[in-house]
Amino acid sequence: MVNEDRDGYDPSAVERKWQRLWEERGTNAFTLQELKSAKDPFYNLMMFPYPSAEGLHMGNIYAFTGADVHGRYQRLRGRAVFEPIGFDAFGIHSENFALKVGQNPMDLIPRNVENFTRQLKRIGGMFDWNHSVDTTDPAYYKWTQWVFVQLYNAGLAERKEAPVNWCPSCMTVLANEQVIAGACERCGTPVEQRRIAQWFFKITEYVERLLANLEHIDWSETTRKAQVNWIGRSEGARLSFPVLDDHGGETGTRIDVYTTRPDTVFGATYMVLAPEHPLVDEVTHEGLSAPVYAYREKARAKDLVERQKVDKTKTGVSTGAYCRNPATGEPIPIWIADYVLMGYGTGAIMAVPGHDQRDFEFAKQFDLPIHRVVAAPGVAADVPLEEAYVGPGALVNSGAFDGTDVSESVRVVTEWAAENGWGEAQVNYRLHDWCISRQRYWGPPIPIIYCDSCGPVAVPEGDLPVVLPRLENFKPDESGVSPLARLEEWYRTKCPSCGAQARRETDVSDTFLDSGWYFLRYPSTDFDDRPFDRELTKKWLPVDTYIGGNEHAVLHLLYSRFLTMVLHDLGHLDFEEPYDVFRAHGLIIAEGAKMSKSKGNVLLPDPIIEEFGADTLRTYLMFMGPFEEGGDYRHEGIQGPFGFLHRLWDSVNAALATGPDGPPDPDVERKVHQTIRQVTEQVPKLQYNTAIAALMECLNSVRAGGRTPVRAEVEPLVPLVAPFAPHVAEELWERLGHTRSIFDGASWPSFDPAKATESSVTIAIQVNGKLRASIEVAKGTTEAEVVAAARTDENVQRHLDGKQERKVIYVKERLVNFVVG
RNA sequence: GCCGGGGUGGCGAAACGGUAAACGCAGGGGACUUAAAAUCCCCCGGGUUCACUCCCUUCUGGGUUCAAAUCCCAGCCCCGGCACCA
Repeated sequence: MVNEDRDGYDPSAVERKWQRLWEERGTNAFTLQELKSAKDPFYNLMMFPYPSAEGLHMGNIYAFTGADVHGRYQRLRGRAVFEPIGFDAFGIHSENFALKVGQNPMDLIPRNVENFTRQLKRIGGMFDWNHSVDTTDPAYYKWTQWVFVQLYNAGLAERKEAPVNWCPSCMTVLANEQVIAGACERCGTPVEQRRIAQWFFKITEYVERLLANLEHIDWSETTRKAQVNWIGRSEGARLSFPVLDDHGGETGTRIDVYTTRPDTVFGATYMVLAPEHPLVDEVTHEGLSAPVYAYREKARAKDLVERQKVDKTKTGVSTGAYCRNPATGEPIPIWIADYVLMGYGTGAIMAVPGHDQRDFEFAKQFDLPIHRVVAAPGVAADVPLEEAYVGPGALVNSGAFDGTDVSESVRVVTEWAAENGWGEAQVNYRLHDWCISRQRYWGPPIPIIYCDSCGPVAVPEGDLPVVLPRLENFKPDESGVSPLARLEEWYRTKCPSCGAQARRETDVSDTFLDSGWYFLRYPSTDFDDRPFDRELTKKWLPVDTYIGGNEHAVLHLLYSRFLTMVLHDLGHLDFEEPYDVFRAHGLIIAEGAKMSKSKGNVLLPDPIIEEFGADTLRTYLMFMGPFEEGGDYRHEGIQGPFGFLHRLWDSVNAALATGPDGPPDPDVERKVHQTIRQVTEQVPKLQYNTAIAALMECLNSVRAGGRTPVRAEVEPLVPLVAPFAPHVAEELWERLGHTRSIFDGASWPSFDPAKATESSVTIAIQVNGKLRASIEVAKGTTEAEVVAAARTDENVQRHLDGKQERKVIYVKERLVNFVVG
């Protein structure tokens, strides 16, 4: 190891020293009074981790370092930066791990939190440990339950029986956002549909606002787009089809469908209900026929992964019943097929095989009629279709609407349907209400009491928290009921409103409710009588910058926006968007491959910090590639930043050792000022990799030829490096004679434009766009002089020789281009 | 299929429409040293040449422009999200 030289840079000694001093001096922690009186507050937030038993992984460290660099930069600029961290410690992940190792999460989690805290301190984050949160602490989840009660009282929390996603491995229901391509996001098991009574938050009531605000909030584009896609707004119409009896008369029942192409209704040759559709029983009025019954049972048993495979052959069964196409007046058969999903639209479609590929395939499969009702220009109305046609054109075979261009046909046909009472324009969304019930143990109990006479009653605020009891057998089961239902002495209680015997809700809430409001809690952790203090919230929120992973684009980031809007509407907050700026960081991979346990290429931070120090690790992570795009961790590459910090250390110490300070070399001084300018521009934009490259370049100039720098040449570099390598910067700052922390007192250097200006510039000389020479001229040389000088170049002359000069392009301080022909 | 983001040396990557490859890793050569480490200097896309030079090179093919990695059109490939969404 190279750290043994007595005067040399010893990262672990420097880091231990400063981590201890920061803690002792409270450098990074606010007191309540400081939070209240802070001038120029800056709330720097990063996504809090869940404390796994494995400890922090490199992805966490990458994200936290990038966010910490941002916070430290703002602080070096003189802002009062609040940078809290906490633990998202409830949830299935922690619980599953506890089950695996056969311990109680109540014992396990504190140990994991302790380990995480140690690791977080070790990487040198500027965390305010006075204001940490742990979602499993009753003092925290008391207010999570309070949030639930606010929504309940506002009519935004509703218990209803609905088809929900059931993970047979996790043995709990999941929100739609937690189902990835039909499988549980946690364990990958295909989810099943179950009908159980669950608590839902009515996020769909906020859908238009959630969507509209996305237009103007300053977020990473990828995240913004992911939310837009997830919300999935589409415009179309709801059309109503009367069901017919055996004699062709109307039964009075109507089947509503949602379609984005109401203009193709003349081509609707059959109708399809989802197998779960409530009208399936009714339309097969003779009672469920055997084939219908069998098909429905089969579809129900199928998991969503299997069912949603696009490439499989379509299946379905005819009900034998008919309804009337309201446009043509013709009877059309009603089918059941699992390609229609109960969870979207009305769970029923009008099938237009001529102009929808899925309907086309189904019609071919079951020999149903295919009618063309749209024709491209120049295509006759009777040309048969080989596949569904969805392109431009005009309506055909559509009665009075023949010839209507598709650009206006949706509107025209919808109006006609509305006039005749069988349709209306409708907007539809993919977003569903947020199912927050979980039939598991490790979460905050939902604060509801069921009373036979009063129904569900919210636990009064004074009775919160409803404490999660210690439960030795917390293993979930198939029943769809939480393990808490095994603890009778816990769930038996009195009705808060009438005092009768009553029963607590035994489900716990989704972890995403814990994390949906945590940023509101951080500044107010000094208060135990309110979730968030009005004055502090006004001062510190909304969050100035939020940095985190895009994997939460439609989970946490959507839910927290929703909850913030609700709390705003209920008068608790005076803003409705929680984060002024959100930036998604990239993903890091190792040696060109995704890190995974099975590949055995998971990087552990501790040994790397041991060998090179946290400063080097931080600097390297930020140097690997653009922070918002991620990077490839190559073990050999860490040598670059490691050597850089060593050379910085040597240079500052050498400058200090030479005694009286001389004047800076003019060329070096210019480079230093150019570097200050570049780093100041790039760091706030999270362009860390190029900022570090500029610092390296600058240090190379400072040390060129092995010269000994003077203090004025190296001192400004120390704060520029400080966001990346805070410990070594703090140590060098102290050695430079400063008595305050580098992070106090706005240490960031300012650049002098005059000193950053070059006295001469290099001009590229092109002939016909090809580089033929480059010349050095004094700044301020006129165009005529530059062009004249360019002409005298031997190589340029050779290329101009004998050719006719047509034009000369001159770009100030950049190039001359002779166009010859 | 739809929506994002990408494709540049051996590798990680730079580059307001204006000298492609900054910075770093790896590699080669040299200085200092008894030696090693550290440090400093030089070379480092391909071809051509003794050299000067010249030609080629930013996924492919077209286009705009005095000038394109960058802008436009068409296509291919990789990564991420959504997906029988009607």
